[in-house]
Amino acid sequence: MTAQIVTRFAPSPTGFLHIGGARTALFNWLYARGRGGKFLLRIEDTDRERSTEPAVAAILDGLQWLGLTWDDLPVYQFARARRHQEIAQSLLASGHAYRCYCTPTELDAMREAARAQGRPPVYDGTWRDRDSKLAPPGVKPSIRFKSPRTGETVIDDQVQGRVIFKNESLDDLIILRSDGNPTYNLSVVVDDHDMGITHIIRGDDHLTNAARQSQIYAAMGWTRPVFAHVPLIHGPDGAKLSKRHGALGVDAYRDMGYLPVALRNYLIRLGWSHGDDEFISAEQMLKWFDLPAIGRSPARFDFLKLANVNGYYMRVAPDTDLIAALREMLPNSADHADLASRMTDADWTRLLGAMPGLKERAKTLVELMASAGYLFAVRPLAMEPEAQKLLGPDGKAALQGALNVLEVATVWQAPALEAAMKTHAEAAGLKLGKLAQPLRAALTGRATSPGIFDVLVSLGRDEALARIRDQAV
RNA sequence: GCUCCCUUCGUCUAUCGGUUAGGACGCGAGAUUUUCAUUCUUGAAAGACGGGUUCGACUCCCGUAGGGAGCGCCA
Repeated sequence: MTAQIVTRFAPSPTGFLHIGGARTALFNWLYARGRGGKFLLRIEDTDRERSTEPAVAAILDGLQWLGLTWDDLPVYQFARARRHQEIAQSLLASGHAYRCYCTPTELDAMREAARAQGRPPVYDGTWRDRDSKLAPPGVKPSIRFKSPRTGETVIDDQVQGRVIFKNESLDDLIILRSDGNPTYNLSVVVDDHDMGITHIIRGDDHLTNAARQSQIYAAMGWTRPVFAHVPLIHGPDGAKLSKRHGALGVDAYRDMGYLPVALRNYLIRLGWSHGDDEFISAEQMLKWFDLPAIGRSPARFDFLKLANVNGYYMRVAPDTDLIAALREMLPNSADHADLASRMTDADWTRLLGAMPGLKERAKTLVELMASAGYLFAVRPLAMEPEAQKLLGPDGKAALQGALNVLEVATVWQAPALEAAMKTHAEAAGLKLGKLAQPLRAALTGRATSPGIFDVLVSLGRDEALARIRDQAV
C-alpha cells in the first residue's frame, strides 16, 4: 500500500489571500483531494510584527469562498516555537549547528564587503569552527546550521526537474535568533515533518530554500517530502504581479463579481493544461491535475480571459445560484451596495425572473447588476441619450401603437406578447425593430437590454404599461 | 555580482525528433437577430538569436540575448 498523501498551504498572515497564494492553495488542494489525501493549513505567524488576526480571517475566508476546504484545525506556527527550539538544540548537540557571535552590524559589514569585491554576500563561517570560549562578552549568540561545505544538494522537483545546488554556494543559515526565536527555514522543516507532509507545493521563490531545508532534513535523519515549486504569476507586463495588476485579495475578485468556480478554472489553466481543454469541471480537475504537467515558465495574469471564463460560468449557472452569489457579494460591491440594501423580496424575485436574459449579457455579477438597473428604476425613467434618440415623433407614434396592442393583451407572457406585436407590426407595415427599439427605450431608459418581450414580462403588466404611457405622450 | 529557473501567435497553452505547428482569450470579417449580447462560420497571428547532434529539429546539446526568482537574526 502507498502512504496517504498530505499537502499543506502555509500562508503568512500579513495581508489578504492574494491570487498567487490562491493558486498555490488550489494546486495543493487538488493534489491531495484528487488522490484521497489530506490538505492541511498552517498559519506562519512567527513574524509577530506583521502578522494580524484580521489577515488570518481574510485568508480562511478566501479559501472557503474558493471552496478549498482543509482538513483538521489550522496549525499556528508561532505556538510551536518551543518544539522548534528543541530541534535547534538537538542540532547543536549533534554537531550540525553552532553558536555564532557575530552581531547584525558585523554581518551587514561582511555582506557589504563581499558585494564590493564581487563575491556572493553570504556568511563567511567566522564562528563555524571557532571555540565558543573566544566569544566576546555580552553578545548573545544566534545558532547557525552547519551546512556541508562540499558536495551537492539535489532537489528532484516535480515541476522544475532535477535542480542541483553546489553546497559551497549555500551558507550557514541562522536557525535560532539570538533572542531564542526560531527562523523560517527551521520552523518549516520541523512543522512539515511533524505534520506528516508528503508533498510540498509552493511558489518557486522557495526553490533555494528547498535546498537548505533539504540539508536540515538530512541532518535530522528525517525523510524529505516531495517538492514541487510552481512559477509565480506575473502581471500583464511580465513583471512581478503587483497591486495595480491583479495581486488583489480573492475578496476583491469576489467583489468585482467573479464566481469562485470561474476563478478556479482560470487559475488552474494558468501554467497548467490538459490538452486543449479550457472549461474544466471540479471532477475533471481532481482527476486530471498532476504536478509534472505544470509549466516551468511564469504565466501572465489576463483579466480579459478571466472575464471570458466568468461569462461562461455565469451563462451555465442555475439562476438561483446566481441570485445566491449576488446576495452574498452585492453588499460589498462599490457600485451596488446601496441598491442591495434597499432591495425587497419582491425585487429579488423580479431579478430572478429576468435572470435568463441578464446572465448571457454579462461577464461579471457587477455587470449583470448594472444591466438589471431597469428592473428597479423609478418612474418616470431617466433616459440615456441613446434612448432619447429613439423617442422622436416616429418613436412615440410606434409606442402608441404598441400600447394599444399591449393594453388588450390577455396573456402577459413572452411568446404571446411577441405574437401579438408581430401581428401588429405587419399590419402597420413596420419592421419589428421600429417597434422594439422605442419600447426598449421607454421600458428601460436605455438603447440596449435583454429581449424586449422578456423585459415586458419581468417588469410586470402594470409597471410596463405605465412606463410606456410615460413616454408615449 | 553570484546561484538557480525560464523563452511556441499580443496573452494562456498543445506538441513529448517527422504535423499544412493545434486549441482558447483578444482582434478582423460574415451569418443569425427587436437592441446589446449569446451562438455559428471564418481570417490574420508564433517556435528569441547563433551554432551544433541527426536522414530529419519547436522538440536534444552549447553559446548569446532577454525575462524571472533567490542571495536577512522576513516569511
